[in-house]
Amino acid sequence: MPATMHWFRRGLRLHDQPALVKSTQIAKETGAKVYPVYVLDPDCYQLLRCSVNRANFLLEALRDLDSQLRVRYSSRLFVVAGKPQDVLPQLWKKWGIAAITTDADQTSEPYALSRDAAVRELAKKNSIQMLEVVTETLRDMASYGDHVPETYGGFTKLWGTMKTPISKEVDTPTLPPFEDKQLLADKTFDIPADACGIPWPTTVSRDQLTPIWNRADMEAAKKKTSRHPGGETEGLARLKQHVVERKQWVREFEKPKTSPNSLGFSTTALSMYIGLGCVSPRRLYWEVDKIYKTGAHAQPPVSLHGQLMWREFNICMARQANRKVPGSWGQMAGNYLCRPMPWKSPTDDAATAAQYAAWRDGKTGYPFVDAIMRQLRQEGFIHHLGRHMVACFLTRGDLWISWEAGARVFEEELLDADYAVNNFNWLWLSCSGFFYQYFRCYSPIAFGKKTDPNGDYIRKYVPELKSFDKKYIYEPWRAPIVDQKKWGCVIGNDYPKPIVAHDVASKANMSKVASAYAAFKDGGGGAKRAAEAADGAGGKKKVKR
DNA sequence: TGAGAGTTGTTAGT
DNA sequence: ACTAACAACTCTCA
Repeated sequence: MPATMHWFRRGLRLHDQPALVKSTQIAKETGAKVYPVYVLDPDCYQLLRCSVNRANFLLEALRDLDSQLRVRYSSRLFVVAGKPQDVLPQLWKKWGIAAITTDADQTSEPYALSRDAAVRELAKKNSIQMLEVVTETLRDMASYGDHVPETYGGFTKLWGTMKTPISKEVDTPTLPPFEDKQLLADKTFDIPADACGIPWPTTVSRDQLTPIWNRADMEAAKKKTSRHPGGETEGLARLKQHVVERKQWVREFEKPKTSPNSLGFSTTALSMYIGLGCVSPRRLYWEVDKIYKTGAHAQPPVSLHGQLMWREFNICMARQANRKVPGSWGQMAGNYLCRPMPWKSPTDDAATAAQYAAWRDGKTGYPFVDAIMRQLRQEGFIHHLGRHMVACFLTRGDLWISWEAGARVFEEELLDADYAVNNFNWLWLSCSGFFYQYFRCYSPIAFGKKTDPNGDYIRKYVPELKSFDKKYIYEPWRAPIVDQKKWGCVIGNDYPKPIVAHDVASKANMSKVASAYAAFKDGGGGAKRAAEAADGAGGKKKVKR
């Protein structure tokens, strides 16, 4: 009897799963089985660069899915390790699969594109019906058209003209019970007990990766409970608690007014659940929409709907860049949406490598920057404005190190790491693309004080400084040495001195951005515009300067 | 061609 | 709490 397979990828949930509904319908018509499958592919975006925290988040999401399938439907999740191109055809043959359904991956991320093309081809070759359904974005990317405006304003305008409404979510399917006791108990398809059970990536050498499979890290990670446990159950609980039950807060939500150094959650903290698909973006959109209907509410870009629109916009931009030059989105070279800038790379010299390491490990000597980076390392999630602070500091603000290097660290550490969104924000913060007001520079001393004058956030994540008077908490090197001794932390000994003088570096870096922009106008990138204008517009600007 | 807008800067004044 | 100066970006649209 022909069975169906639902291949879980990003949509790690049972609600709003039209592809799973389809699998269930086909199976019910023929009285066949539905095989829910997850392929642990170490080269995929979710695992290639991946901290222990992020690996654990994924495994928790899988466990939640598996246990829901078992409890609600007497079914299970079949987890296999390897490349989908290799392992799926074997399972199709073994289980007599007639149709495979999955959530469409529209990220435009090069590995996903080639993987899906290969699986599609194999399905065709094996005469297996393959159905990919768009579920991880509010709209099918194709519906935005061939050319999406490259500003948020333009995107908002496009959004307003779109005739097709955002679709409603589908009901959760009732899977037929999986009547094969042997397969239900088969341990070869179990979820690995910990991240060490995930195979090594093959496309990037080990020394380029954070060793998530490091036993010591792994053991340490097992001992602590995560502040952000993975899975649909937790995601939906959080949606209820942070959104559905906070109607006034939802209506009034304006992103810039939230706080990067709140010890609780200043935002919805749902990004990691949306990112892995533990919560459907459509579910979030319509829950917010319901609340908006109850009264006056904020508008995009700052509103909650505006945040979801930013995500759609970012994914559109990633696709657009990769359509011109495949794979260019996550880098400077060849990315038409990225200004070329003469960044330093951590591999340039020992001094830059040391600065980069200090930034990554939260040892810059700027307590606010360090607190954010340490929270990132510990919890895998930091507030959006915290990301602004540290991204600006690494790139155009202080260290003049390539945004690409920063983006790779965020990819490893962030539970919500997303190909389109992460790279977009690094382009933005480094003034490489979309945002160009380089004279607006975050101060590692002043910025945090606005929302946390007492420095409680710093005291939590940089405990060396917990006894410092609030007068010095953002710039502890200014405290008299007697006080430093009294407070149990001598700067330069127990906590680093600043690795860079912000006031000097930020001024110098502004000039560097200005030069890079001027060079862009004159040469390389300016040629694009010059060709379009077919006159000396670039030259004219240069004279003005 | 030039005015106006751009999710989320800082500092020094009132 | 608000405002202007900082020294001045790019993109859109009329």
